[in-house]
Amino acid sequence: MPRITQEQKKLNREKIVRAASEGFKLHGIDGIGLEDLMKAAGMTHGGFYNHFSSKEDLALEVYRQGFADSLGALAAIRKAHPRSARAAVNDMVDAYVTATHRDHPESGCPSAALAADAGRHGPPAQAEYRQGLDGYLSAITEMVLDRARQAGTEPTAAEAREQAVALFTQMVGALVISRAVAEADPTLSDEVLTANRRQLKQK
Amino acid sequence: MPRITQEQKKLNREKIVRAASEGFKLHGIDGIGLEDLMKAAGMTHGGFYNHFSSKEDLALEVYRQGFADSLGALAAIRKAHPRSARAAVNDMVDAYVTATHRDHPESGCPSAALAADAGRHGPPAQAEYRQGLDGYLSAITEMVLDRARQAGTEPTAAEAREQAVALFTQMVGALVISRAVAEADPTLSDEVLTANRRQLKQK
DNA sequence: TGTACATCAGTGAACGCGCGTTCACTGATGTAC
DNA sequence: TGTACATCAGTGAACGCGCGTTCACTGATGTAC
Repeated sequence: MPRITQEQKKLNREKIVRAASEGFKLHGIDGIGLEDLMKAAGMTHGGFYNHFSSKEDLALEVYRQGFADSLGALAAIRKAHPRSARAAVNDMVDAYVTATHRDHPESGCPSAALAADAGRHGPPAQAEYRQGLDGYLSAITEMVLDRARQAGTEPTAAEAREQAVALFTQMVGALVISRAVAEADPTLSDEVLTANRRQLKQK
Repeated sequence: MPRITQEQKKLNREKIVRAASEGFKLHGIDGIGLEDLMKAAGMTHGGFYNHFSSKEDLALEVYRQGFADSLGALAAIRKAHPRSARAAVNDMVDAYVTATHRDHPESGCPSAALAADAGRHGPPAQAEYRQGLDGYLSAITEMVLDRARQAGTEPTAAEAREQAVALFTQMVGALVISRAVAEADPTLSDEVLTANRRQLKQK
């Protein structure tokens, strides 16, 4: 049956990246094999190396593209609240620190799902992760800055950035810990989400 | 040469658990093999099954014992500040959210190093993790309660618990994210620690 | 535009390595008398 | 207390499976003329 159109090849590559993004976030990079990923992408595993030079190479691509969706969602939230950055921040928290997000790592934030893997997979993966993280932190810093200004105070850039970093850190931590006990103790898992949501919004 | 004393066997088992605790926290449960662990414990890998029925079984034991050290350290900090729970909380933050802790997962908090693994390793691992987490949260809740009382306010138990959960969550998140970029961007990694340390202590 | 040929994406089998697990063996320990 | 025997912790080789990677093959696509 093959060979295939160049355009079709590009689509196939995207399918592989999407399947890998979901699979890696669900099971960890070391937790799912190429055969399963390729099956999820609708192909047999032999063709993998027509698209990537190694599994590691695929992981880098996943980190590279991973934050795009999240950044888009953030932009949408900001656009939905053009007058109130406070409302936007609260919306972000409510969307992020949530049982739905906890229960669906495959479609969720790469930070929450792949941060631990990044730390262990060496500088190349970390460098890609860092890139996405930086964009995310910049966007949140702007929101925090706007929020302060709209509340009548004028913080320094450093102050806003510090708050943004802490805010994001706490959101990620909430998701990681709530996932760590989600099946064994749903009550505790929900408590972690609720506590963080409430604390994050009362600032 | 074997057989060995019953007491020696117990010591050997402890050596395996210690090596596994360090190895798992450094490389993840799936990131290090039994052969390397047994070598680190000073034995050959064949004898492993005299102590544990499977690698999974060993992982559960690591989760079971993992929080003991951390809880001990917490207790020591509290004892060092019998009059000021605020000072104790700040000491805890300063000890936890630190480059040293970031750079040495093997001797650090199991939450920061193994939370992601717990989420993926199913209910048994989660149940053990939950146990340790609960103890940790209880201890921090008491500290937060004391701090509020010594400041002249009397929060409800629920309020103190909520603050404690958020506090711990943020500390774990700070470590996870700072580790995720530690090698690729030390400056950003340090910034994450500093921002969270400062934000956590100004409450 | 049509034809001939080279290219190459996907297939599915195979390779090789690592890892969790098993096993026969050894000889010191523990125990029964 | 001493002796004879059973137990069993550690050794190191072997097994079997999974997984990342390679490879020969196919036939439709892309291209040269």
